[in-house]
Amino acid sequence: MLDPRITSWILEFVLRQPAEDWMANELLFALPLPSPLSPRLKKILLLRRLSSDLSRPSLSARTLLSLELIEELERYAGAGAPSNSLAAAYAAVAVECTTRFLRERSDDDHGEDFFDAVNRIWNCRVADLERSEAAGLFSPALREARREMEEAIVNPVVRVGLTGRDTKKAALDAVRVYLEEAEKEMGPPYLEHLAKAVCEEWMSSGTGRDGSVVELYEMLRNLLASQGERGRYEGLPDGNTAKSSGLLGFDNYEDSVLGRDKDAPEQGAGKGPNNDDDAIARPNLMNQDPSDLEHVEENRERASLSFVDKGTKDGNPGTTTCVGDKRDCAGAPKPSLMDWNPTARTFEWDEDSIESPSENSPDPSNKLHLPSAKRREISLPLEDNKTFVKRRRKKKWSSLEEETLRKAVERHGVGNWKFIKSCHPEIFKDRTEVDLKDKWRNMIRCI
DNA sequence: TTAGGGTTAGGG
DNA sequence: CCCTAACCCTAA
Repeated sequence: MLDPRITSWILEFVLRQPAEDWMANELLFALPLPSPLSPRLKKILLLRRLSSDLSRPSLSARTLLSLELIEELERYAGAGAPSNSLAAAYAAVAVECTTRFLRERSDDDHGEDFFDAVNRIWNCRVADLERSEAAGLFSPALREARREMEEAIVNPVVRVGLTGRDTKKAALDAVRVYLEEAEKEMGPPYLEHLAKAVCEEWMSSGTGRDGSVVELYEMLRNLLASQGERGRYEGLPDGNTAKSSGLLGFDNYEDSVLGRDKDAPEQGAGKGPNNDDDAIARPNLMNQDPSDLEHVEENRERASLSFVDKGTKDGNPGTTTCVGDKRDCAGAPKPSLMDWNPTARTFEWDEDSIESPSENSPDPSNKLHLPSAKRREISLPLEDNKTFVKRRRKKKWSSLEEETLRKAVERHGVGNWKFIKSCHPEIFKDRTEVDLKDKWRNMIRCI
């Protein structure tokens, strides 16, 4: 079995190629990944989602969420304010996610979808953003856009102006610019570094080479042994001891971008600190033996593994979009890579220590679940299934969640649980609509 | 998708 | 052991 670290190099390499989504998806399934997933790989997955959105091209709440998550990853890595291009992409996508409802109006829609979107995205989501630690994304452009959206609500002329503007192209361009920048900042995939080093070694060592695989393998081993840093890459079979001489400038390769993994600081109020180490998990349990499951069970560090029967879901990523965004998925033939569902219930391990009682939450938005009819059909008999279906671990509601729910009910009324959830996708990322409903029931019982 | 009844885990 | 918040199931 390949070492997970090697597979993550491979995965990095593939994800950063223009390979088809389905292929990347298959690999994601097939390869054993390290747990926890490195922040670098998480970012790569998110970037891949963005480029997948670009290529379809389909900008949606999913795109918005990806950008938010990237900002969060970088923040935890200790990066300063988000880059201009990231903030610009966020603003442009937010605008597009709203104005598309003006363009795509159906006959029986008198603008409700647009008003909903403004409310959902600008009054709820962006407003949350401004107050949260992610406020770095709240650029002047975003502020200006919000002002414009609010004006569009009351002023038909502004709406017409918006309709005429090609916000889709603007958003696509902005995302593209960000992607290029991020790609550059990230440097070439690790495997490329490795290949280059091998080539150089090859050139320099001249004589006695026969070009065999064995020889190549030897060279790799030697390279890693001499250059591997602090054991991070010891994953190569039988390989290196970790004497660091800065493997190809890789010393800080991971750290530089996404440094932190497990030790993301717990924060106080505001957005949860997201123990998202393992948040990107693959539901690759479907065709595993129970014995394999035990193996997973052992590995409780893995925050959660979601086995989602995609067919029963609405196909929306994380249910973070809503109402009008239905079309995001309805039309999409195969969202493929990285649809995730934060509150997937079917099969989930909660993670290690969610001890910190209140504002703490894993980041299930990172949880990957991949649609795969093939795998879905392998369903176990009910009796066996019972063994696997596990109740979610109880998680106490944080005061932020409670407060947000209270205000949202005030604003939107009782019973609009799905809508409320979609207004605050980050805050309620660990909750289902039913959870919101149940919580409200509890809250009013106390009064 | 929501409402409402049922179940369970975990704190006192 | 009891209580109840959190979670699950399912009809409509």
